[in-house]
Amino acid sequence: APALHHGLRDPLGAEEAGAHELAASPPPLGPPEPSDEDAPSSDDLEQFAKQFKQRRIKLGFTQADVGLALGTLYGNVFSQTTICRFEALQLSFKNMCKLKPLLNKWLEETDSSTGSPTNLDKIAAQGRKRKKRTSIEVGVKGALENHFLKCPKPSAHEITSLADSLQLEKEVVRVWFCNRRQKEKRMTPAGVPHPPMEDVYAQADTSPLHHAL
DNA sequence: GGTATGCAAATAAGG
DNA sequence: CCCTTATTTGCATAC
Repeated sequence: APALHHGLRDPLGAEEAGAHELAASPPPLGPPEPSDEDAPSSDDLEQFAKQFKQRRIKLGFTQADVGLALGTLYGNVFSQTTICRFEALQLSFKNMCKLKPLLNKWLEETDSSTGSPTNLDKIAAQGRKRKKRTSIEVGVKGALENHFLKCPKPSAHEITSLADSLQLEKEVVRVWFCNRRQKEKRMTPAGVPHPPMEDVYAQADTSPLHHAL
């Protein structure tokens, strides 16, 4: 699965500002493409995004407006963030392809001058709506972190208990641990003897391995 | 006021 | 049901 975009979440590597991201990802010709013959190229997406933004502004809508409109139009609401990222081509190739039809539809639906006869297609609504993102308080976060240190992989029962004491849904706690474990792996790619203890030698170290016992 | 962005919830897909 | 991995998505808040 060739995701295209390059590194995105770069804490300190701000490439620049402009239009660029979006590596090459040739038309995924093939199997999983039943309904709809869409095989946008990176270039297509780039052009569409640019045009979309231009028209959106001309029509007098904000990114947030569009996100909300998509919700009433298909049932899938999107945040201002997502619309923003789409326009800036900051999403993965696959993600861009998925959102393009929706935004295109909105454009036609909103801009009557395009002469769009009728729009009776559904574009396969994704069904269930995404759960609202839970905001975990710092204090609660600290408590979770604390438990994680003692036990990174609590049993279902422990999770239930913990969720109960923290007044959180069990699912939220379970997912938190899953995500926390994932984060842990990212922070510790390979052999790192001691986590964040007394960082006696915490300096630049690009080598995953150093010093053999 | 919108818009960009870091961090991380929530989700998808294979076990 | 739970896990992992990879990814999508948005809250919060800085621009």
